[in-house]
Amino acid sequence: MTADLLDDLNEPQRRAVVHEGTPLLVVAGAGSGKTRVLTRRIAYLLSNRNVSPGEILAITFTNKAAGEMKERVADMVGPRARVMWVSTFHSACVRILRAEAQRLGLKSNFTIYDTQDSVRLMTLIAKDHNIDIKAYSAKYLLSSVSNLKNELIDHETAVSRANTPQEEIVAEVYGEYQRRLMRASAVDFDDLIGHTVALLQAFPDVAEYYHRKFRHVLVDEYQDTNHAQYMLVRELVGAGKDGVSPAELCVVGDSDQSIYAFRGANIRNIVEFERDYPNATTVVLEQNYRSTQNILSSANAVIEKNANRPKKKLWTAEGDGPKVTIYTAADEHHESDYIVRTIDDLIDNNEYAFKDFAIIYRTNNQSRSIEEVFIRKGIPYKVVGGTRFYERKEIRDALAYLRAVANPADDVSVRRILNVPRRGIGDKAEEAVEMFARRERITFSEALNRIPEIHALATRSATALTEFNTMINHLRTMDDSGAGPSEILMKAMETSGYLKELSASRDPQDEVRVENIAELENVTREFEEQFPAENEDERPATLSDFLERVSLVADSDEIPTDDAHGGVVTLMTLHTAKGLEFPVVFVTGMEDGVFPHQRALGSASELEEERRLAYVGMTRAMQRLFLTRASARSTWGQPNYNPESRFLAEIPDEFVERHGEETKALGLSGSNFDRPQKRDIQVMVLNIGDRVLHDKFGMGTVIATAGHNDSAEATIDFKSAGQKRLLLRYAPVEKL
DNA sequence: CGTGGACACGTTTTT
DNA sequence: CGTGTCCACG
Repeated sequence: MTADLLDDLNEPQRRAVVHEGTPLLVVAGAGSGKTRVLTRRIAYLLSNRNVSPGEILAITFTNKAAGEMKERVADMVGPRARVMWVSTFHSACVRILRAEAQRLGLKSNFTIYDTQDSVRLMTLIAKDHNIDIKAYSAKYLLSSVSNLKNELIDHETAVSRANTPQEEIVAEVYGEYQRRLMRASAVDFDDLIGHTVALLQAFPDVAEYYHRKFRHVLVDEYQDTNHAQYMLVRELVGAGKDGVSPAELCVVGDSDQSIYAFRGANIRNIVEFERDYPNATTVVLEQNYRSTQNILSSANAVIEKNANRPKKKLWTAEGDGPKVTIYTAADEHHESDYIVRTIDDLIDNNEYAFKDFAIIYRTNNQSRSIEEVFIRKGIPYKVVGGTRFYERKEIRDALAYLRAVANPADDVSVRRILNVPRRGIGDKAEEAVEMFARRERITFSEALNRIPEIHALATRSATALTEFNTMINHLRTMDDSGAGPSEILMKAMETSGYLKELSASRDPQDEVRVENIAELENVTREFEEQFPAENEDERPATLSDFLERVSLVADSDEIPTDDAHGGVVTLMTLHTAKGLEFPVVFVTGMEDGVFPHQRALGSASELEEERRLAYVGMTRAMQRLFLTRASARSTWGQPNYNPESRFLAEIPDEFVERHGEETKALGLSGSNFDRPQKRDIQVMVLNIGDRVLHDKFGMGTVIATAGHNDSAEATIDFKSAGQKRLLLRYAPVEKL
């Protein structure tokens, strides 16, 4: 057994698998066999170190990663892998919180709000508190609150620490937001982590229980943890103060692939691991089994430009391979044409099938021009990401019905569907119910049960509300008497008239919506079928069970798998591509302002994150890597002339081959544009780095330029007023 | 109460 | 350019 598990590992991998006794950090470069080490280590614990599956907690960020890990371990050690906790941060926390909810004043059937629910709630709060929504959008307020939660700062602390008017407003809505969540017996994604940390800190007996239970804690993608997740790991591992020795901790990650700082991920957690856990051991995996040396050397060259990163250099035993291709196209259409031509050529030579190709870009809107050409040329493709199944309006409406049924305290869901489809309940009626509920200190749903007492209601509104309430109550009765999610879903869609309204519509979009509802019904049925098998208690799947599953599963757009007809080309963002690999990869839009993104240009730390993103993108490629750019790219109808991405210049010539039509940085001469050159009035020419004086904003520095003549724009960083994008034709700026 | 047109805005997003 | 939101009107 031991031989089997260790046989095909290289030396550092083997060390990571067998390491014993002290905290372990595995620094795993791209393609270095990270998942293999993690799964082998778990298998090794089970078969060679006499650890029982129930003592293992393995944490990932995605359900997919968790599922794969569990499956791979089960392949090695058999079905007893089932009792292991291999789950996402969020599912692990839900499991703990459900068991201990009452200690935090929550009902154990609490609802989990997703981002959209939270935005809705925050919008309501902003309105109630007369907050200027123009200056403080619900999104801004929410992300501020989320940042605080990621740092484990509660609303009381936020209030006491608030120094600026902004911080005061955020602290105020934060408190109200938490009160409303609590009243609705709901938590948001951040709370799942934060509440669990609070639980473990406030209740030593609960902490001790988990310390005794989990003797091994493994964390994947450690570079993506935020402070709250970092603390959660610390609390779960324990410090031995309760007489239980700390669990053996193993974290795996790569600081060069940290690309979620904007969501609160803190690269510090992995960089400072040895400081956090003083007796820690570090194993570095640098041998890459995925890419050719030319691809790795190029990626290394780019990432090395980041300051203060732990040194690490990927290498491969597989040989140089072809050089990386850098292609410059005249515009984004030519860029797409080039991609299609190249794909065709490679397929004609029988080297590759469609499924071997991935097109990766910085922002979702870049897929459009590529899709257009793909459709025209008949290239089969799939866009991964974008609007996901569970984010579609109709799916969210349907789920709101189910949530309103399962958790009557869930005001946000009840109010979402109150007038969907239209049933004559307007803002005024809703407000009257809301006022009544607040006066009586009851939930919105409870208020609906007392409509006759609400005198502010017009008769017509009262009738509509009563009818709505009767329908919802009927659905709740079904739920109480054990009807399954699929049955309740279909009943809700029928009695509410939701399906009817969609079916009656001539809008082709609504036809798709009907199909999506049908697909959701499929999901409920599949869930009902698999549920008893997965759980030891024989209880059939309830609506709440279903909703919990759904709330923690974001995606349904899967990465296309192998397919009889050569599959399809995959299109996705750089972020989505992390963790994947393809024989041939195109990274498109290699232009300053596109990638690195415009908004990162002014900040050193954001530029470093962009560079890590470039590293992630390039290291997805196994055999061929193409970096493409367009001299001109139309954004919102206006052509932009972005300079070549700075990342391209960072790759030494020896690893690359350049092709395409080079266009002069300024002016259109020498390019093969069809469009006649316009003769425009000369406006001021600004270059990056120029200092300017603006009538209103004062002194500033040019950090980016775009367009020419009439349409010339400059992004200028003004010290006090922040960054502004100005049309130079009008802007009252003066070059210094 | 419902709707059309003006208007503002526009990264990345594992849960 | 495309989408989502807000207000004035029917």
